[in-house]
Amino acid sequence: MIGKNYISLLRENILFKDLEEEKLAGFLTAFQEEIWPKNTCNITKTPTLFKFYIIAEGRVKIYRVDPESAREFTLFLLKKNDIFDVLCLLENCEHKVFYETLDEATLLSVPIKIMREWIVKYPQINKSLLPYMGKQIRILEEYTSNVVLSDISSRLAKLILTNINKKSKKLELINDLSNDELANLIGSTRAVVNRHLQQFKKDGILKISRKKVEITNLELLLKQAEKNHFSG
Amino acid sequence: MIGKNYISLLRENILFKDLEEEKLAGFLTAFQEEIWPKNTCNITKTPTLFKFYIIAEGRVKIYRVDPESAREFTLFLLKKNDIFDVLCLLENCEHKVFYETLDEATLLSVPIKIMREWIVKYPQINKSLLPYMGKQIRILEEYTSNVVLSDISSRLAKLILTNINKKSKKLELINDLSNDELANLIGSTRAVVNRHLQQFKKDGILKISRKKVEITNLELLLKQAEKNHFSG
DNA sequence: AAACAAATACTACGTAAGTAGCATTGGATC
DNA sequence: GATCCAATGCTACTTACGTAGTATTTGTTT
Repeated sequence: MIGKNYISLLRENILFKDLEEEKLAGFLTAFQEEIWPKNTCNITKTPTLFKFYIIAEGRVKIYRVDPESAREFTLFLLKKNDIFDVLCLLENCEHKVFYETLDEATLLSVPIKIMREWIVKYPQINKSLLPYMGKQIRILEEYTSNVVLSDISSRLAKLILTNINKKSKKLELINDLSNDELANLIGSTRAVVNRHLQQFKKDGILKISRKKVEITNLELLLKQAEKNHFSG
Repeated sequence: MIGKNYISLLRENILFKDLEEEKLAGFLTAFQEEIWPKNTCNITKTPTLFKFYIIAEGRVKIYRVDPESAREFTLFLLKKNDIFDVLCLLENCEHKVFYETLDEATLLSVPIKIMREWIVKYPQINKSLLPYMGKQIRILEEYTSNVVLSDISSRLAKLILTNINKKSKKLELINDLSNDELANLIGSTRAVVNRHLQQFKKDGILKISRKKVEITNLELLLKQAEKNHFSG
């Protein structure tokens, strides 16, 4: 059982938002609060085969690693109210990915068995899963599309653009990541990302300081996102 | 209304398989049979915004095109009993992809509005959509993973390997595709794919004739799939 | 303030993959 | 069987990317 202050979290969660207030309180009794320190990896933690997680705070990356080259790339960058792992939830087989916290993260966990019972019992949850998965498919299609059709500088520009908060006009979610993590997000390597960041800086597109990116010329950034050596 | 011979098709369809026989017959009255000639593209056809399709025969590729470079790449290669477009079904917004038949194809179409009503009315359909989408997510994750972490020869080898029928040991689904279409499937170009196919031939891995690939040494092909210049 | 580690910056180099252009082949069509 | 077109095969060239190695910066710890 965990604190009632998490009800407002569930109320905004894509899976639970359509359920009545009393039900939500009931659900909370099954959840457990877990604090994962920064850089906690799922290899050393209870695997997602047995627990289903909701992120209450912090960021978690879902990533793959090529065992030979040790190169890593990030499939999803999860934030508050994101959930994992849906694939393990649906099928009892392993999902060949790793999880790692980028910050100290607060997670709500529930035994995956119970979560499965809920899906059967509450059609709303089942129904809500569809648009969630649809969104993931769209993200992955876009990701693949970019990796195949766009060069690194274009992908880097797009990555930055999609993480600009429309209201504040500031870079969010990825603004404090190292060059290494940025590279993982676009399927490249640290050195190459840095090379392009330096070029962006020279071009007056952005300012960089340690683990910090600030856009100074949005228009040029947009152009950079479209520019592509594959095209004429 | 279409022929009753399609009942057996629905009985094997991932979305309809759990429904009673009488219901299936009822469903069929809403379907329309459409014959799409080879290379029919959805741009010239009724868009997927209004109809939902089941493939009865033939292959359909879902692909994207980079408008500038005109480079194309295939996201999914659909075959008998595959369905499209699930994303349009879930959300009323456009799915930024194209469809094109690789053979003359027979499709069953139903107005997307009716399909949506069925989803609400029959929870089995709703429930069946989840594993279907889960599978798509897995495919896309693997796709992205390969494009980022593996070189072309490795991707080409993997593409061939995943399309070998386990029983007949023969190449299926993609065995009669042009180098161009093979390139689209791994995110590359005709000339490069051909270059690697020639090398595979030299290495005694396979025999090639026009629009035909035959594996002669499976073991070497497996090695080729693992070999990767990104790794040490 | 000194020491340290981590992140970033920069240079140099090798190479797979993309592109262009053309030759050759094979299967259809007339 | 002559013609035609699309698919394949091949050569030559360019380049963005990845890697390696090292220098420099920056922020934190002692």
